[in-house]
Amino acid sequence: MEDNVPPNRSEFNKGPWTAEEDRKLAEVIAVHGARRWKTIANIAGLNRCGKSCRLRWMNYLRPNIKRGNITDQEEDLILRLHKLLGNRWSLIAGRLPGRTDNEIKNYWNSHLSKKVNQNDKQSGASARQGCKAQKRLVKNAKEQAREGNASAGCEEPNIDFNADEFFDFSNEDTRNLEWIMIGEFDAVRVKSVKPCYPTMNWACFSLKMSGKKQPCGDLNRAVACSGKSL
DNA sequence: AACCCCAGCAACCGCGATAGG
DNA sequence: TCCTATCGCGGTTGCTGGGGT
Repeated sequence: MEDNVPPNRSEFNKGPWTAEEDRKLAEVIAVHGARRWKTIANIAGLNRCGKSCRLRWMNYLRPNIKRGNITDQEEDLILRLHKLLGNRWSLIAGRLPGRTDNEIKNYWNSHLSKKVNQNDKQSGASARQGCKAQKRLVKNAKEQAREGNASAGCEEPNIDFNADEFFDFSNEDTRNLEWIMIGEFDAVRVKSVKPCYPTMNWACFSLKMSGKKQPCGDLNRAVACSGKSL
């Protein structure tokens, strides 16, 4: 239906979706699948742009969307992941089954950012605490490596989470990994091993050495192995 | 009752990445 | 290789409802 002349951008419906629009969209997606959003919008007879249809589906109509309050466990996970990944909402959402990136982003902006700021003020930490925590973690690991103690089980006393407890290396084929830079340390990358993996046991840290991606057990070890100076 | 303020959330916008012709 | 369409992400906007004055 791409040959239909689409309405001008300004002629598209905007604003909240009606139940009727939701129904039409869901029906077309059930038949044609959730792709080619522009086509879906046309087939459904929705005077909406494809982008709007996709957003509505992804954030509201998609099956297995979990509505309702974020649990304490989920909140804790969001805080930890945000500390590590920053505003990578889609990555964070990928670790919270049923939650959307938009929902997590909103939750962060309306709840957690304030909470974090309050904690920062109370502890005297700067707004760059998360970055500093990463730095401390790396620095500590390097010190341990220098001392010949670069094992994976070393605790970092200055940060509020234990990397070994939080990140458990799994035997993932590294060729399948998605490599993501963490902060300023280009030798350290993190991979979301399995989308929507239902537990916290989801990530592995790895490092890139001589162009070859090699898995390491955890962040401490990854950095210790990297030999990169800060 | 009327008004204002603010929190929460759905939706929009712009941009970069990717796919396909 | 280039160009266009499409997708996906993150930032931002604006609407709505609740609470306070």
